[in-house]
Amino acid sequence: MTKRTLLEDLKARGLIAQTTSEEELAAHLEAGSVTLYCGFDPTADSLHLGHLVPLLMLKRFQDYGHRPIALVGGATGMIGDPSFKAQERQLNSAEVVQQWSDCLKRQISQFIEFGDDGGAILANNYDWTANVDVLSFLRDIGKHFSVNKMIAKESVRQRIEREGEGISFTEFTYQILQSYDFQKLNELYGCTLQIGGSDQWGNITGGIELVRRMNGKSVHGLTLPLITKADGTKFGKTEGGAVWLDPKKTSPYAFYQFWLQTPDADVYRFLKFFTFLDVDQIDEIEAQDRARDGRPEAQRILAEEVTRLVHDEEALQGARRITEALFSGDHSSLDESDYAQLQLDGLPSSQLPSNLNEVPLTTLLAEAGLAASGKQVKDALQRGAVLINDRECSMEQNMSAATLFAPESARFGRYFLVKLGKRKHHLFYL
RNA sequence: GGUGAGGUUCCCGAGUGGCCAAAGGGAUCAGACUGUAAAUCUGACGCGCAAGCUUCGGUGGUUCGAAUCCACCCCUCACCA
Repeated sequence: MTKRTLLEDLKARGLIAQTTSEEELAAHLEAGSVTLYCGFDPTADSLHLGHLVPLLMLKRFQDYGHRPIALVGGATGMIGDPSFKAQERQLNSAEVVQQWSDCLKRQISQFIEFGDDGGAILANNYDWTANVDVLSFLRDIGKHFSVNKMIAKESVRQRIEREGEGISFTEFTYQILQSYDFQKLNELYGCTLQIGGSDQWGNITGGIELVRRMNGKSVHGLTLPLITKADGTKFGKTEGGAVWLDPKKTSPYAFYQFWLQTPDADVYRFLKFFTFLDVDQIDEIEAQDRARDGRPEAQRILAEEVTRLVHDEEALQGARRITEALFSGDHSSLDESDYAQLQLDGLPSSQLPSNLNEVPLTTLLAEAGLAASGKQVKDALQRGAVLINDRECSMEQNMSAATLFAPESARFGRYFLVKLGKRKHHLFYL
């Protein structure tokens, strides 16, 4: 069969929320290599799963011969995007934003091929925004914006209309800055397309209009759908908060586990959103899962694909090794070097303190991160949900940590695998 | 600057002198059932193994006793200037 065009593929994946005139955009993309951009504001020291779809989107374009620009919002990050945010945001200091910008830069470079000739471009809007003086800003840029239109945008209207909330001039100005980015990138690199989350539509159209007014060019916009879960809860969150792309913040093992736990109702959609597997291939996986009883394969495939994409093959294998060891139900097959490997692969682990007879089990396990508080450990203990080297513990043993973790019952003289609940594991060593 | 409405435990939101560690919902965690899924049911949900300790924007005060009353302050919002 003939290969789909980029837009056809994106559509088949459900990756398009809105576009400016679809025919014009299609024609534009067919006519040759297009330079496009997507912005990422530094709101933390790492990107998280919410950024993954746009990031992969840049790569999808690159795979089809287009040239992506990843824009780090060193300037816009200082202001804060009000779009569909219920509340005014806390401003971060310049140093922090700068530092975070650098973090994002490093991360983004891992995803897209950057290079001198025709390769992707990494830009920072701080470069052209920081030195614009107020008067120039107001006269040269501000003059092109109608406050009437700015207020009418859905993304800020809610804030303005909502009882008990408001919007500062600072945040209100955000859309002008983002529009200016598009104008600047059009001027500097001939960028003719901006992509972003569906919440960015207002900011993108603002930019399109500014480019037309200032540069006399007709440019395009495309937004991606908000990733939702079938049960209505927020995508990309776990007990510990956001799932980060930085392996130091979310280990590849935790990352792999996150995807493995994807509900059936979401998994095929997610395969389309988060992997580069062909749409037909994904439909095939779904058909096979349906035909078979029991557990679907899709989660495993999804977890493997995304972990490999965000981390690498080695990290994926590590995550798989841990998963295999912990969830196969049989720890006795692990040899001594396997335990050391589990630690290296990123299984949470910690050294047992020397004053074990003074420390309640609740405190010990809570501090290891197996639960948020001692109370929760208590609850788990009372329900028989705590296993130390496969042996169940009770609340009565709470003060007998020294006995439970006695050297003679350690595996290979030093390891204790502690399990709390069905899927939380921690390796203690002497 | 004026007037009005507010600031409650992760979020929403009740609570207007003792019965309040504070209703209800959401989120989260654990158990049962399963497939490390969903749905459902059960339990937990400020901290502490416990005795107990610390909360209701802040600081003082009234009271035997305050999230609740008073004073001042800080912050948010709306309308007006």
